[in-house]
Amino acid sequence: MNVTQNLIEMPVTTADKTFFQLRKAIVEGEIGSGVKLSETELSTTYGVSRAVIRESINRLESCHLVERKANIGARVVTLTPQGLVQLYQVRESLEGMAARLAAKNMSDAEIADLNSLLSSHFQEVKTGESYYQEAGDLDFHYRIILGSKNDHLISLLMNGIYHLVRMYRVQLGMAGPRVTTAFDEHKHIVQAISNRDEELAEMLMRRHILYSKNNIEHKLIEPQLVKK
Amino acid sequence: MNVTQNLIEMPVTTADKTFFQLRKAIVEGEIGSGVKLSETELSTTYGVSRAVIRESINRLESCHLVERKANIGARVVTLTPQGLVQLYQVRESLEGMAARLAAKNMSDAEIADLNSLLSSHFQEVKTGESYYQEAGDLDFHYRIILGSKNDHLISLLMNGIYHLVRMYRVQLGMAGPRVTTAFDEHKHIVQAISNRDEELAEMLMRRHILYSKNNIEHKLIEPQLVKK
DNA sequence: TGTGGCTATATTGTCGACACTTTGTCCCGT
DNA sequence: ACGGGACAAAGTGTCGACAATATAGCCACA
Repeated sequence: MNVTQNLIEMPVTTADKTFFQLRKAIVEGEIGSGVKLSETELSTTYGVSRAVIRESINRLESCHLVERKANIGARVVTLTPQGLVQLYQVRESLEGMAARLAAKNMSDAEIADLNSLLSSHFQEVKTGESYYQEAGDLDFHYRIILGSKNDHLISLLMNGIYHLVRMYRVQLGMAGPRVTTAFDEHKHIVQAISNRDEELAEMLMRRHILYSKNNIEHKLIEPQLVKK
Repeated sequence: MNVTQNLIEMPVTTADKTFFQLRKAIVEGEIGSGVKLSETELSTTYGVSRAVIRESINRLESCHLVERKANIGARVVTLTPQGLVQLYQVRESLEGMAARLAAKNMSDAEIADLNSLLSSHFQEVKTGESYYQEAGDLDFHYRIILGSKNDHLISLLMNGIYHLVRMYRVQLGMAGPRVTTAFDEHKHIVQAISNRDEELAEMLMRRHILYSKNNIEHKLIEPQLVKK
């Protein structure tokens, strides 16, 4: 019943496989933020040629997960408060538009699915299955993004910035007291989409993401204050 | 005095050079829309190895200028009415946010520059130097995007979708009676930014891009009706 | 002792060759 | 004549080696 099942990206070539492995390692912090990616080292580690590693690194750069300089090499992006703010500004803008388009373009059946997804989340929240909350949130956002039916939007969010979003979330730890309030926000967004209210759907999504940003931001900034 | 002078991308490696050449050829229609990009053929044409071509094609894929399938090859994207609409929806969303952030983050000096740019454009519009109008419009939008001070936004727009926008513009021919009205829209946006009115700046930019989309859309759709 | 330049080393960029996949063609069988 | 399967050709994916560039360490010299 998980929408992510529909978009499992099957690796067909070894470069694909290596890319997925590397992306996972970076997003989940196995390869730390700011670390240099040595092509020769990675090629021995993963048992593939340097060409494959280079291709993978190129794709990672497309996702904005690594930064590359000519003749110098690639480094994993560093997570900073400003980076987070900027990322969520982009997310607010794009997902707001996605919600607007979803209100216009989602089929009635898709909206019904979205509603049932919401109630299943409600059960989980009530019973406190916090393990699924992260995945549930992703699932919710994915459906709306796909519901926009806008390929550029989908590509930018799914292949692009969402991995970075996950990287911030994972590496800063994303449990928290926000789950129930976030659920309410989700509910209102779905209501707006069900009513085909594009304007409201966009506005509510933007606020939802804004709140979400503030939530992570505190985790990123407060620890720095504690350090002193 | 052109802001684009600040962001001339100097090719340092041959892959850079080839990438720029290919991108230019695609955007300007020298390599037609939908055409297959044969690695071996391009490598002989441009006198470089296939590895260089592959890297270039990968980067073109990041710009959404070509689409690649594993074991099959890469094709230049096809320009369609739906693609244009979707592209401009993304642009509306991102540049709207850019205008909002520019109203917040541009320095007074940058805003003053923007105003002087506007008056120089006014001279050109008055004297009818239509040759500079396209470049002038780009220059205007570039400054606001850069003024957002948001690296993700800047990268997505400048390295990403703006080349596609130019591709649509170039290949559909973009002179037209819209220049003077577009100038007025630019003026109002700059006023909003000067007043630090984030809300208004975003709204005006979104409408400006919406109108701009409609203008191109007619050129793309009407000829198809004529064909019948 | 500090600084400048040079060499040595390591890393990235580029190349040509080989392996695998796809696709078009031809032949065979029905 | 039509469909299916083997074969051949072309193209992409991968590899190892070489070339060009940056970095680190050393030595000479002021």
